[in-house]
Amino acid sequence: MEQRYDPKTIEPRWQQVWEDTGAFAVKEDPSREKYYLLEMFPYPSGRIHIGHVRNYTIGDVVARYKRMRGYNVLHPMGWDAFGMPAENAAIDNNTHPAKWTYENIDAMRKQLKRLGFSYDWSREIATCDPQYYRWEQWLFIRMYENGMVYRKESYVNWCNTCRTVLANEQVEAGSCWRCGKQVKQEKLWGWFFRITDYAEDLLEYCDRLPGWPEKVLTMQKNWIGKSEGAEISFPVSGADETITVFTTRPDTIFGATFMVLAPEHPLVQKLAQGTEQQFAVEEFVEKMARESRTDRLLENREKEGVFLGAWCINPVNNRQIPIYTANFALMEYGTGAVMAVPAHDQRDFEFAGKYGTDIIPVIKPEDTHIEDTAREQAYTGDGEMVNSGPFDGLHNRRAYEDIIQWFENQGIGRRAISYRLRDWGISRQRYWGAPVPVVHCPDCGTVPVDEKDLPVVLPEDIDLLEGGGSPLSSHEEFVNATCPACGATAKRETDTMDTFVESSWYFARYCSPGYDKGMFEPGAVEYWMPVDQYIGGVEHAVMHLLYSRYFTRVLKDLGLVSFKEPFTRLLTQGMVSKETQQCPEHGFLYPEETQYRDESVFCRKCGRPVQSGRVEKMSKSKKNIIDPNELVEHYGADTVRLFCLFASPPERDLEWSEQGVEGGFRFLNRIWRLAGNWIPRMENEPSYDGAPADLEGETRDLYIKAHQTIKKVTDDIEARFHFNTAISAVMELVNAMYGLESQIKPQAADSKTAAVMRYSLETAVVLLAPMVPHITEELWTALGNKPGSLANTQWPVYRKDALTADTRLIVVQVNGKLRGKFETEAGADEETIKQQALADENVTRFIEGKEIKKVITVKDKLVNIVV
RNA sequence: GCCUGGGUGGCGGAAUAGGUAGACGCAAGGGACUUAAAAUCCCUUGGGGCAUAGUCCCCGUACGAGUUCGAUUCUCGUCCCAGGCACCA
Repeated sequence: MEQRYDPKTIEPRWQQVWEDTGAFAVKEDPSREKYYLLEMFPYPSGRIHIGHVRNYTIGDVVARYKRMRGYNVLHPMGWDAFGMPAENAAIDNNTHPAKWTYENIDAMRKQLKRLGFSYDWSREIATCDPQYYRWEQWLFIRMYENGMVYRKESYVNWCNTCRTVLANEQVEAGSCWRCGKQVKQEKLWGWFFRITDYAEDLLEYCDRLPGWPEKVLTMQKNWIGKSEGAEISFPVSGADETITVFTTRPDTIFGATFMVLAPEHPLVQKLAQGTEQQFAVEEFVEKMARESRTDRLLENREKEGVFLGAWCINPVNNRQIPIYTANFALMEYGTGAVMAVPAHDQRDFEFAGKYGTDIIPVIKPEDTHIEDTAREQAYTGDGEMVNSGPFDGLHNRRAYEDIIQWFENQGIGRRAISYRLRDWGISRQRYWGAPVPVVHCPDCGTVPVDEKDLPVVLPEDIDLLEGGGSPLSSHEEFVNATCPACGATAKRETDTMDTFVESSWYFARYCSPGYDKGMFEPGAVEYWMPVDQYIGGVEHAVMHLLYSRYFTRVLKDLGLVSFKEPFTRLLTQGMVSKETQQCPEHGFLYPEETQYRDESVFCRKCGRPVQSGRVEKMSKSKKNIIDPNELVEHYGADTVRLFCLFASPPERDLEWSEQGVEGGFRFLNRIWRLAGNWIPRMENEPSYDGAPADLEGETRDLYIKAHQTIKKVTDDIEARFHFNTAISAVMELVNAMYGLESQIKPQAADSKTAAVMRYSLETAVVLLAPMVPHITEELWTALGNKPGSLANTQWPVYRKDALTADTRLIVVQVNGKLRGKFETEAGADEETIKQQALADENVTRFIEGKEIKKVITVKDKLVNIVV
């Protein structure tokens, strides 16, 4: 064993051993219990950042821990390789997205290997590989055949200058991020997955995922957004049209005094036609179309609308009510039409105030006068029905049911359930994605590609368009096809799929990554799936995780798998964030693009002062990323891993700071030196494994400490993945070993002491093995074990009889304030400790001359005297 | 705006079932060793108070109320921060 701890020589050596022996490659083995541990795979942006390191270190600790517990652990890694950044980078650097992507993958794989993660690299996948997306296309066809996919028109952000669709992220203050021109809402045909068919099931199972964080399930439930109510038809006055609304408050229908349609509602322009409002309506609809979806939905918008010049009839009282279109009505939700009840809905109330429509209260709170209802604001609570014809006098909850019944009898409405969840639009007008495997035939319409012609491969010779528009449509060879049904000349679909599609089933592909007869080999997928523990950023709490749950249901319903939930347990790791730096001229800046001068920061390119922005999650687009390379170079992988784990518990957000990395390195050095000091003395000394009763003094205390540490570390990992406290426990054990060393030098140690020391040192090494695998493997070998065997060594077990000391510290409070403490025998009865507490000198000062009202005692813990 | 979290020393954090607030580490200060530096080791370290310097007292877990013998922990309200909001992944 070297004198000095030198990660630069140790780490590559063990990484080589793991690689050469295929230490983490696994195969299905029905005789062993499996454990599938998965971290969310990265987008190959080029460099891993510290957020990845945190995520993958957490996962690696669990994988290594489970391996030591005897499980057959599947721990794969791959690349979520399609997406916009590759296209943007390709345009900027005049290269090809594929080239850019695969180079990034190579660079990042190298970085991951340097960190010593225990992946089964033989299972690596990249979603841009035709052998991967081939099966995605195959599944698309199966879904198409089963009516799970359809085409429809929907609104998108459109930049007319760049002739392309823009992601919300690419719209900056209503303008295109590249050319700066105003963005418009355009209707576009696209493909949709019927995820709404699964809304109820996805919602129901939110209560059957005990291994998921409550907050994620709550977010998913809210995203699905089930609401129960009724659909009601309102006939339009003087026209052969009806407007159907969805409402959760059918009990307030007598108070409906106007109608609001979403600007995109098909009846808006139709009804305004020929009225004096026609021009105003057209102008308003046009204005709404100019607003990007983000702006319209997200900001605290003033309610705005315009009268259509048309009326409809409230079917319950035949009252004529005006029809408006307004910005707060959304075509995507419900039916795109809202019956407005200003007396009992705050949004409607504000709109009514602004446009002067009637406000009629129909529910009266108890003990109030009807005139006082809905004066200042809408009344949304319960009460007695008024102004509601036959329902007057009933409680509104009761009337709710009666009114729906009445609608159904009259044929004007019915009970209905509405979800906020919308169908999943998967069409992207981009190049770098999996092509939708469909052909448009002038005679047969849309026809799926024949299975034997899969994959529909992305052509490599393309001209990317500035702005990221779809270059496939101008690639003649790709577009021109023959109809699989009739053989006529046809056009190939040029949309590619949302990259969320790839990430919705990759976890199953890892089970048999090279399988070429289907999406996955049935035996393998049934052995490994579902994922036992999934780990990833909390930012994926809704979309990715919900899409994956949906996809797994589709796979099950198509008979491809037997389970419908993909992830048994989920750990959502908090984000690593950092302050952004922004130049007024050049936008976001990397640290190396800035310059320090006179205690301020300036842009290197233009010299303007840089504004420090908000603290945000690390992302390449914000340029606030930390590259772990330098840290690994300086301290080694083990220190970086240790620090990421020690800095905070995994679920917590972490604002990046390097303060403390040094401490991790120092700690590893401390163990290294301790081992160096003692190993010569322990050479022929077996590890102590007897009862603590046969030991005494400091040796006994240390032995107990070692067992306590095993319990603490095991509990911290098992129950809540709190590696930070696990590490501090091992630090305390190491401190205790140093404490003993200061009393007894290695050369002078008797046999029992050396044996206990060996036990403690081995314990510390084994407990740290999942977290810092290189140094521990080295020390394990130095301690006389078979080289490379630590990764598969049994996790230690603690002795129950070595867990507790026999004295307890009792805390004494007077009126809940700490006034004293004393040691007493464990299990001392309450009366004894009470007497002892009352005798305490400091305590007597506080109770002297006062009446003792009550004494609360908690066994082995505390006495509280109330005076 | 809506949904979901979070807020504890100079910093990261600990307190796992309502019972000693600040474990462990970083930073800082002081000391030892050294010709010197690095490394290492030891001590101090939330704020304030004191004729008694203590096993001392007061305040303190974003802010304001409440429940309780006792609240960082439970309840209500307020402020601030972060994530998501459907074409970033």
